[in-house]
Amino acid sequence: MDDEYNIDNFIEKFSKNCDNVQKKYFKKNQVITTYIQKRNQICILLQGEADLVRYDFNGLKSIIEHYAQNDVFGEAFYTVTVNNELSVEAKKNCEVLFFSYDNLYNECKEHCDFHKILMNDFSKIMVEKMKLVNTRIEILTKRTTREKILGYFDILSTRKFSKSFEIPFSLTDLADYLSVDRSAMMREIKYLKDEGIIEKDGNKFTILTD
Amino acid sequence: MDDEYNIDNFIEKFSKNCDNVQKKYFKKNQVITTYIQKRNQICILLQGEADLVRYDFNGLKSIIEHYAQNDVFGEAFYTVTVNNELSVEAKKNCEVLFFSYDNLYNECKEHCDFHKILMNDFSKIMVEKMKLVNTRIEILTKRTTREKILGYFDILSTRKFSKSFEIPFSLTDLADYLSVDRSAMMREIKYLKDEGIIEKDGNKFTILTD
DNA sequence: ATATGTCAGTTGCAAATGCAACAATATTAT
DNA sequence: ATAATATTGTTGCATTTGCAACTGACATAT
Repeated sequence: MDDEYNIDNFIEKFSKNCDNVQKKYFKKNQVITTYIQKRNQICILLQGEADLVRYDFNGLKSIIEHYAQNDVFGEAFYTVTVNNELSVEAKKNCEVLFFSYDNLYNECKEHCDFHKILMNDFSKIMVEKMKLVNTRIEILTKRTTREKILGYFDILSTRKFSKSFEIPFSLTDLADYLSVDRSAMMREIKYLKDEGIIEKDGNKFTILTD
Repeated sequence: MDDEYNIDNFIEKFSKNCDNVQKKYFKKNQVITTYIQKRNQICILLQGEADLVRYDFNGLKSIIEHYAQNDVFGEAFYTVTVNNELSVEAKKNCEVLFFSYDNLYNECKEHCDFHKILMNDFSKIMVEKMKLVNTRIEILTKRTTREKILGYFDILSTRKFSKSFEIPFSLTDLADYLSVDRSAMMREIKYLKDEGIIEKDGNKFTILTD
């Protein structure tokens, strides 16, 4: 991760108030935004944690993405269709920056430096985000629950440079993230434990194979 | 799609040769690039069709993405790991533009206009690409083969503004793209036909429900 | 302190899925 | 024209998965 772009500097520069940017606060479980209108909205999560979730016609929930500090999301990255109910839900108290992609290439009234910086930094942020999204696809294209679990664990392990790591959300949410049934996932985790492939202690897992 | 950024103008500007950009030609079935080294490579498919494929340890193939004219891909968008063998394979004869993301924000020796244009346009391209990738995630997070098929068909239908459409690859490849077993997919397609939900004529499908 | 709600962990059962194998057709190469 | 190759279509069978339902543990609110 050491060669990744650090968004912190970018956020720092936001502090000079730009008239096209809004900062809002959300309490845990509040809905931050819903992807229903085409308004090219882009958001940056300054503080807290949130999930992008979809509810299908059965009310079945899928966690599409999980956001932590400095993650970027927004309806601008989605083709909004009728059949999808996408929304971003705060999992903790959140501080969120909103702006429109439409304004990205227009200078604001104050002629602030913000847009120049934004244009320069935006594509770097995008490349980083693309990596995350592609990682997610890697996991989802695995055919079995077992492979999805191990695929995700491998990524967490690689990120931490350690065979032991914690999952960044509850097991219930992990099932949603891997897009599998929770009980089926629990069963598979049990099998993996029984076969000596992993160890589990609450939300902390250890990969035992070389 | 009418509000989408049109890459054609961008490609047009490439014609002024920039020393950091290479154009290469590939025959059908040739490997365009393999994601094994960290070199921040970005590619634009000027002509032809190609697939980003993964072969897992069993040799099982998954089509991660399908590229048509003007699509953008490259190892820069992936976190290269040991356990993944990713490569881009030409499905037809291809003409591909290669450049490195590292050079994106440095002027080239010739001080050509290319980089300025690239910087300005790149984030727009990225937003479009992000939409495609997120669409893919939408499909993959569906729990059943039926939902994946219908989800994908719905997208194709929406893109064409028509209940009838052709899939852009073979049924074999479609199964890989949806990340399901081919025979299971064929069976499900048969059920969908039997239930009067879809009609099939070769690679052309029609959605019969309102 | 007690109630309420969320999360982890299990299990039986039915349904969906993957696997293997094969035949029929279509496409491509020689 | 013919052979070789790829694709489509199908089926039986074993395995995996999802669903529903329930218990116990834990946390939070009143």
